Amino acid sequence: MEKNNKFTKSERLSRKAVIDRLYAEGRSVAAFPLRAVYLPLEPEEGEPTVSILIAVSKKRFRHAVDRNLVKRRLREAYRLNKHPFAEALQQKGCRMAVAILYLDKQHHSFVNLQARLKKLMQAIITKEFEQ
RNA sequence: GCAGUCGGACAGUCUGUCGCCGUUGCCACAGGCAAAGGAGGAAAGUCCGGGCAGCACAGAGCACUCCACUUCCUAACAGAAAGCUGUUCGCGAGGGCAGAGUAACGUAGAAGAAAAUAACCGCCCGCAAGGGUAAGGGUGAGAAGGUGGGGUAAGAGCCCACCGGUCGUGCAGCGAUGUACGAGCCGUGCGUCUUGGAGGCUGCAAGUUCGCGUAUACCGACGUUCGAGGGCUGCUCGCCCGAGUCGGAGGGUAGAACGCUCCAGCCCAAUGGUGACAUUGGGAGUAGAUGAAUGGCAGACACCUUUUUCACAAAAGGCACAGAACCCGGCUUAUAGUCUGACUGCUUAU
Repeated sequence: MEKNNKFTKSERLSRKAVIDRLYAEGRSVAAFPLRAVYLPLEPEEGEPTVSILIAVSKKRFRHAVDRNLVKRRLREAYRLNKHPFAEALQQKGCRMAVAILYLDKQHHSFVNLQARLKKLMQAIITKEFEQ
């Protein structure tokens, strides 16, 4: 399977019902300044392996410009590093909805965010499948 | 040249790489490829005014809310333009603030003798009782128009001159007002009030269509050949369908499409106007996301600041405010810096 680094609309989480369930029933893992809330789902034909949601609180960044920058960096970091995570889930035959939350009140560099995100995704797999 | 006032324009540029969003074209089911395009002057605050949408609505009046110098612009405005009056800051160019009316009533107030037909002290007349007096005193935002002179027992618009205000007339102006002459002798703020003007309510999560889905359980109104309601239609007549329809309440969905971007819009020119702006002619026109795209990373250049240097230059740091959510016109607030027009003051040279 050839890798591509695309990140289309279908991979984003946008169904309200799923989001409500995710926040209500999901488990969480943290790697400061990030926190992930995730929820395993039943495999379904035509649906992507991972549905992702990136959120930055208005309390932490008052201006929309700052929130956009953080979201864009995180989205980019996920786009470039999603394959190991998706493949691991595929091997287990599992779908998952994940919300990535940003916890700090300050900006972090892209390089730093990328490293923390990798760690975060690894932690999800460890917690879910190796217990 | 330096300092300043009032405007106007712009608000980094380029390259590489990996991506996102809708549009169009091609391959042509899913999907892929290509092309051109993809945040602002404030996109912000949501403070005004419209368009648009739904609901409500015979007409008129009352109440309520908002606005208030004049003329003018506009779709409209609490906005803009050109002016007027007062006041205030600045040497000046200019800037700030205030501006309908006052007949009646209320109010001010722990000040002061007194807040409106004023006498506490003072001054004058008088033996006294008492009377005259608003020039002086202190209070207050405001004390019976101000200053000077005459006058008087002492005083006072009591009289006179000038000044401020008010009213009348003439002149100038569309007007607010200005000005000349004359008259007369003039208290302040706020509220109620008076006059004139404007105003239905809710907002694109409006609203329309499709899909999914439950239960029509319950209540009310009208009705089944004496026919509710619907269709054809701008309306009436007429024809057709016809056993349910409408409202409340409850339950269920919250997915998709439309609305959704081409316009009271923008740019240029001419004409009219002091101007806001209007008219005419010409031109260019793809952001439309929706748990929300318009970017991430790397590099180069430009710009600014500091340090070093005679200088060329080098190093380090910085590079604003800020992100569309139906669309316009304003207002307000934030903003590194660059360019530019008109004008003012100072200085130098001619």
